[in-house]
Amino acid sequence: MTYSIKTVSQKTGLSIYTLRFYDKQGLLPFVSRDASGYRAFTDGDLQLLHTICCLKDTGMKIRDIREYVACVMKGPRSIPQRKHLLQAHRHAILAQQAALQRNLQEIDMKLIIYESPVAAKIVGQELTAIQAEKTANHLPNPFQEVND
Amino acid sequence: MTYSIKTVSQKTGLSIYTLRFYDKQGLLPFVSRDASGYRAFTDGDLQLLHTICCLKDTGMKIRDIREYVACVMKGPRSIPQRKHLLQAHRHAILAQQAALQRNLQEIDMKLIIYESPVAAKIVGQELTAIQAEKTANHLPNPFQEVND
DNA sequence: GTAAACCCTAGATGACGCTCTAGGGCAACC
DNA sequence: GGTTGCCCTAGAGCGTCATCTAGGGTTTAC
Repeated sequence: MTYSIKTVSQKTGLSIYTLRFYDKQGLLPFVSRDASGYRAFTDGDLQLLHTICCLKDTGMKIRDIREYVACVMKGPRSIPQRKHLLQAHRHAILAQQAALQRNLQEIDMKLIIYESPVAAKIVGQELTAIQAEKTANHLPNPFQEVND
Repeated sequence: MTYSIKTVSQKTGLSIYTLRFYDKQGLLPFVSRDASGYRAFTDGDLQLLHTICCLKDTGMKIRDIREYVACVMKGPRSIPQRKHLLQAHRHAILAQQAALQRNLQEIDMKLIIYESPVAAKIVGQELTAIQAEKTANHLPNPFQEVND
């Protein structure tokens, strides 16, 4: 059983364009062609493609995914290198998660203010303060006049 | 006290180019100019810039950050809209986190295999299986010959 | 045998977020 | 007043990823 590029597109959510682009970028060297030169994806190919999507969706660059895929093509003797690549990427993901968490907390703080009954008062005071800073430094006030 | 673009660059880690680019994109309408036309950042401006970085670093598009900043410029009466924008973005971040976590788990599974003492055996079997799929479908074998 | 619905490649185009260049002004110091 | 080191704008260029176009082959069904 093999799958056409259209079927794979539907199964993965990647567009046909993207699949062909990945192939052109050297991400799919394991996909064979049939007698007409059409790509024929096997189930094993789909699993590998899934791994590629995992890496891509966690921010790995195509260049680095290509390197990982090249390792896979080389067979078991590339395991140390694969391990090294994935461990480095794992650390990158952990850093991403930590940064996301920090930024989320700051955004949540903003939301808490906006949801507070005195939000308008707090925001108004901040606005006044930043405008005061400008005038204290003889700078033009870039804020529109607000009367509320 | 105000800060030059160079100082702000050093304080934030954003390049001078990026700061000017953000200004050009309408992200810094609150930054005043001094008598010479130079940008003069106040402490309040830096706080706002920090919020902008939070949004950018969590994947918000410049277009959407511009919209949020425009709200800030409008004062307290834009609070409902700001709340709406941030809540939508909050959900986007939560989705990102969930996806990241799922993908990390898959990568960790790969790493567990690679760190196992029978890694070579497992990987070799996977390779054999995917090659068998190809030949079963009369497809060329895209894998290099490996003898180890 | 022809129409419809696939598939292919090469290369252009686009979106996005910067980054850099060219040309020029301002401020301070020797 | 010249040099140094900032600052400015407009617009070109770039890296990355993805999408689309043009031109053409294949397969299936009528």
